[in-house]
Amino acid sequence: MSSRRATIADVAREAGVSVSTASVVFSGKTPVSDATRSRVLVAAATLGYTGPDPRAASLRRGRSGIVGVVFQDHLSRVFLDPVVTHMMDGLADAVAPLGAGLLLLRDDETPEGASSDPSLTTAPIDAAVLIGCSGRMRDQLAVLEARGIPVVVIEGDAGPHVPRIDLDNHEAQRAVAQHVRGLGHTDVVLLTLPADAVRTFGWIREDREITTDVTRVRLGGAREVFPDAPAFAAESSSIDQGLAAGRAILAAGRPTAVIAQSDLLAAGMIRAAEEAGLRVPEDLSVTGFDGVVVDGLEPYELTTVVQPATDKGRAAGEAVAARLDGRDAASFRFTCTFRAGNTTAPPRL
Amino acid sequence: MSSRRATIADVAREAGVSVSTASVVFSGKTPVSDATRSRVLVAAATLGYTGPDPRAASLRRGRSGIVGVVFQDHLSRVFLDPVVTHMMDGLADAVAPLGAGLLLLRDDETPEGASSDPSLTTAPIDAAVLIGCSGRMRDQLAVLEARGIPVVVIEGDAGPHVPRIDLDNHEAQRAVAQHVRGLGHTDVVLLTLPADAVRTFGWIREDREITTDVTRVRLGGAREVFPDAPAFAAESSSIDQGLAAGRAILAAGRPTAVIAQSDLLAAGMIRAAEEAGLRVPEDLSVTGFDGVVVDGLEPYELTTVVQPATDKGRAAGEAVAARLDGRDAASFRFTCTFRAGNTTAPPRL
DNA sequence: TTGTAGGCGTTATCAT
DNA sequence: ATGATAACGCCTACAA
Repeated sequence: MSSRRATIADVAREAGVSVSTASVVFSGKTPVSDATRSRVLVAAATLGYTGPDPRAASLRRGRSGIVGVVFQDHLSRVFLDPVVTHMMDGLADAVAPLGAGLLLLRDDETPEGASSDPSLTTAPIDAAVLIGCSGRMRDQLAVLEARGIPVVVIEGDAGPHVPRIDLDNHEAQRAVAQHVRGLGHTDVVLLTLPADAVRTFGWIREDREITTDVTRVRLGGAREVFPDAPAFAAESSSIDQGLAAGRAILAAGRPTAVIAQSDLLAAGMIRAAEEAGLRVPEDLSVTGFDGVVVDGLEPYELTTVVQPATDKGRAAGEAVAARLDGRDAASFRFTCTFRAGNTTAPPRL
Repeated sequence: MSSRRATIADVAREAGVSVSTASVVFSGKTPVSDATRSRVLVAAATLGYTGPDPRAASLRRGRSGIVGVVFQDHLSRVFLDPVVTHMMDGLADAVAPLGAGLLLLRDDETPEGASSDPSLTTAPIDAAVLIGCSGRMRDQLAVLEARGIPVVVIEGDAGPHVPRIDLDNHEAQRAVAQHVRGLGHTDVVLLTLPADAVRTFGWIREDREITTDVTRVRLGGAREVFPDAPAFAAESSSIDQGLAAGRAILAAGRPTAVIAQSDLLAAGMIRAAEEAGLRVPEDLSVTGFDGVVVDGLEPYELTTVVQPATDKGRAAGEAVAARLDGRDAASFRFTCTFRAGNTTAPPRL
């Protein structure tokens, strides 16, 4: 019972071998005779040595085995979105073979520039995945680049040289809109994700700039089909927000279809319609986006486009793996799949 | 443009000061004259030095600034539960002042014993928070203890010496049951969380052992008031599961009240009741557990007990902080608060 | 306030 | 198959 933890040197001494041999027993980098191996293992057991200290190993190797995941928002809000959840799962899968764990980093930079401690600048990460998009992302990229840390961006405004995982948001949303128009709808309202960092709830005026990439791009896709459709922005992607927005939309008029930018919003919209005595899809068609399982939406099955959320995460993980391998990772653009449900139908005459 | 990254020694040389001075400029541990400081900073800038290498720093300090969070389940499933989400938020808050980040660790140990790489045994963590409860948790505890890593357990079966964050599940559930009985109900069904690792969906037979702690304890609380109430186990805590279970329950009989072990299950139960033409609370009273915001449940407001999920996470974080500080952390037991909603009423005569 | 020196625990290289 | 040795980059007594 020494006060100090045993080190590999202690183990080597106890086993009567050299440190390098002991080290090799644990890393398996070089063949070792069975006899010596077991001697070392026994020595380790007696000394209560549980393996190399990861800190020392990572200094020596120049690798920590940790991948940072940087969010632009509070963790609680971020994980409420099933798309994010699935992405994380894919990401975790893809980095697992690397022997890497995921370090959650939220962007807490105080406005003053005095960053709080656990930040991008000091975390022992081998690579980083930036998720979402905000003004600060450029700064974050700069910091990471200066540190020489490989970065992959998921659906965000990366610079050149930075591999990004993207989605065909424009095309997918246009496809949905075309489906709706194909059914005969002309009186359509667009229900969008937050339009900017302020997250203003309400009708989007034409002079208002939409700074959130996803929102702007999906809106563009829908407007290609319905150039004049009014758009209403929610504060976040949730059923309750969809419900609130839905009430406001129905209070202002009676469109025959609502194209929502997320499944959760669409679910809320449906509920608002029911509340107003409208039947879906007979009186109102509603479409979603994402293709996530909306808990509690039964018996409806949303007409939506399915985005490969898990695959997006996995692709990001693979891109990270590639960059850590010295290869350079290509950007990748995923494609959504249209899925017809029972929430759209021709408008009533 | 040297091929090697600049180190603090390079910066010191460039600035014409000693390494220790340069080091101090970055750590701020000791006062430095303004003149020297700026010389060092300038030197760092010219050399593209962005601060001490975290790996080296952590070896030297014996700290990595990382707290591991160990889940018993797939990440995607885990984060679907709002309670977990909030806990994570509290946890993140509480460890932030430590300058620590959160490393996601899922328990991936292959059954064969050949653990996959990114594991508890090799992660450079200063402390760990174990969440939930499973058989493997004991092993995990053993590993971490052997490594000398402080552990805090949230709602799980920890050994002695391990601080745990707990909830008064028994008392809280009993309080709910008493409320229900106070309204006059006698024909009650209990709708529970999964009863064991197999997650069997269906009526819980009396000879079946309930291995999941939370489920067993809450059930015990309810049974103290309704000793003979039948119990039906869901596969997971979700609205859809509540709906499915609710259908099964109503197909088997017409209780006047259902006591659910989570708000999500309760929400599904309500939906099942509506579907069956029952009004809540007139024809059927329903109670929940957790006090989370159930997206899309409007206009209902669940009668439930509110658990301080965020506080639980925060407490765990503070316990971690304490143990890293050398103090020892006390276990803590949180109390739920009863909250009357509009989903319970006296039974109809 | 600034400098000197030693070591944190490992692993990679090279020789044996 | 095994061993000696030199980094990895930093921090912190301690001394000046």
